Amino acid sequence: MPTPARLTINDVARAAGVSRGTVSNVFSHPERVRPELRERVETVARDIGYGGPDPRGRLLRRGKFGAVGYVVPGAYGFVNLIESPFGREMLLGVADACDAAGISLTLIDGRAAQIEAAVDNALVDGLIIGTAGSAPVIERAMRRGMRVAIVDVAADAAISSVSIDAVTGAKLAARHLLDLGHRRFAIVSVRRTQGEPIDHAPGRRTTTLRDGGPLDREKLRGYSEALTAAGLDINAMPVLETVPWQADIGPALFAAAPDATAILVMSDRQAMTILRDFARLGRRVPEQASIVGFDGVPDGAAALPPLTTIEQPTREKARRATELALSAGPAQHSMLSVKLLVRASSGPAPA
Amino acid sequence: MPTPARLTINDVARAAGVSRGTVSNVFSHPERVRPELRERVETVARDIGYGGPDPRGRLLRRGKFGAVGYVVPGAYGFVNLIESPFGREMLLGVADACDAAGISLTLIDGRAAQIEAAVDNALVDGLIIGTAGSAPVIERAMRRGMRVAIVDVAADAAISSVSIDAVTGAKLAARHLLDLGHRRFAIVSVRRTQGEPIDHAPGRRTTTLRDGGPLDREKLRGYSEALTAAGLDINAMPVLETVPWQADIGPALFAAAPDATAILVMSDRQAMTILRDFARLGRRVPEQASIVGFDGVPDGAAALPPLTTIEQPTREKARRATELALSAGPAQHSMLSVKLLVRASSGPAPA
DNA sequence: CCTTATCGTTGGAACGTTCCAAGTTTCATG
DNA sequence: CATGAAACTTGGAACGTTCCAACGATAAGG
Repeated sequence: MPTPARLTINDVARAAGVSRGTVSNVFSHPERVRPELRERVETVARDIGYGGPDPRGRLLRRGKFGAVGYVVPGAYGFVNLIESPFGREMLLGVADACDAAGISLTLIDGRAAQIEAAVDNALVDGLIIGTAGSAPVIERAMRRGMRVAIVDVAADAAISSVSIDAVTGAKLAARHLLDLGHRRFAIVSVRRTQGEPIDHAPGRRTTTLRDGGPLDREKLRGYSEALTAAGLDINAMPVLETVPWQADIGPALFAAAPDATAILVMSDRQAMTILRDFARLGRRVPEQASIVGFDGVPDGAAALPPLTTIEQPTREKARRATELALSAGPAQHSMLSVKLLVRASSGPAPA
Repeated sequence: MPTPARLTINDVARAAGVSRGTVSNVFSHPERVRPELRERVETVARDIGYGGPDPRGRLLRRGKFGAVGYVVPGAYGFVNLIESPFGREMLLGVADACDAAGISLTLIDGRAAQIEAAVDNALVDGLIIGTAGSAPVIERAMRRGMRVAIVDVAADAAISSVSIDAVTGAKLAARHLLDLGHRRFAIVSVRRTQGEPIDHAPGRRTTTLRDGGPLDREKLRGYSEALTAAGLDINAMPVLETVPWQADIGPALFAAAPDATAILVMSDRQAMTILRDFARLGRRVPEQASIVGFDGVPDGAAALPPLTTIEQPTREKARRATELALSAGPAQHSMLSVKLLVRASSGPAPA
């Protein structure tokens, strides 16, 4: 038989000989209905094939969607979100928080051409914005009356945000290597302009950071302050700019800074790429060069050698962002602290 | 100033001195409104701070959500979804299809205790079900009038499905190794009962497949048929049962089948774990043992050595499932074909 | 100037639900 | 058996939009 024109709460009410309101209560506030009647209504509903209240009607009346959107904007978008272990941790944290709150999670693809329309039509109460660069998205969301929570970007005071203390983290990393006796540093940074190659020029010295990741500036500042305090000048150090998905950082780095014994980076991802590259190049870590990562992704523990890194509470950050994107009330800002996690990729400076 | 009680299309209509219907048209069918009037209404809307039609009202009237849900049910759930490269490919494929169709994507966590409530309240037109084992979910979804598309599971004829020709794939893999002269096989299968350890017993011979992955039975059948056709008996071969996230397959496999030169598995993931384990054990691939994977995940190309595998069109499968979950009309079933991808993990049988 | 066709605009009627004030029943109590 | 309180049920009124039949204006053709 053909689909029998969608059943509504009214059909059930008629069939069971009760009022619309009662049927609604049976499904949405069972405790308000006498058990005996409730059971009768439930039976009738099952018999005629009614599967419970349609979210459409409920939505309009109740006002709440019971969902948050997770926007991954910017040039890297979706692939990066789940390709990078960091992105994965974020998503998992968000999913956890959603599950705990009993709401659903809508992914909004930042690559999408129709990103603005997507935000306009998104069936969500709040938006979690994963990385920088989406002013129009934020504006539209606010206009719609959504809560917005931004991750890792210092935003408008009116918009909730969660971030980490990247400056302190970077200092921790640099000091750790300084304490181990290192004096010859190299720094790997991220250049976010798509398609540009690594700068291989060996003699290049630069601190110019173009289109960096949201916290790259803070990290660089932390490195700079710690190194300066130790009497070193970051401006005299080799700084290698890469794109985030770049594979051959290691060779380029070695070419640019063959004598560096201490390597500071912007992410675990970079650090692990370098670890792999160095292994291939026969450059031993930590005997010849020490590396400290940044993020504390799970894979770091399984790297060869296991990665010393600055661990940030990624899941906690995601959870917190989700809560903010869900909560009413004034905007809140939190900054989570990070800690040094010493593993095997860092060791004493070679004599 | 406090939030000024949500603005509606009515407020705009009043402020602009036109009817509700006209304002609706301005936003949803601009071509129906005289340009001059349209512009006036748009200006007024902007001035009073109206940000476009609320999806709630639209939804009720229009009926369509413009969204699909991607359910990841079963024991492994969300973590597995994005942790495994295969799961990632699926998600990416679904996301692509959604983007192309201009709809949004809701993730439904199969781990969730309230999975049924989640399905009941999901604001989606259709559901993509990623793996087996969710009869109640399917039933609820159908009841709600959602389209359902199942991936990799032969389901009810009334429910659309997308699958791959796993039997042929498995035969291809086995024949490839047979053609290379191999005669001593070992098979790694998946046991899906959570928490159970690998069976280390060296002499164990079994083909019992408990709670296998959706296509594991087909793969095993394909292996069996190809091997039988070559005069070998799969029942006499060592079959190692593992759990999907098991790390130490390699040692267990070597213990169970030290003389096997050809290894057949259920997934690339397993194959790559074995590759890593064998490297650690000093067992050379393909000189001492050949391995053929199954799935064709991108990471396989970067493995050491690059993995010979049965490549399935994962993204295409995801895309197709998404389309089915979106399309009206009778249920459809497709089976996509796979192909052998020869790389470096397979070679001639040792003399 | 009237007719007719065309293009724009209007306002009533849904869409399926939940809320809520008011009405009805039930039940313990005096 | 009357009373009052508590428990339960009812039906009208939203919620914000889009649809659609009908109406009004405008322009072209006679």
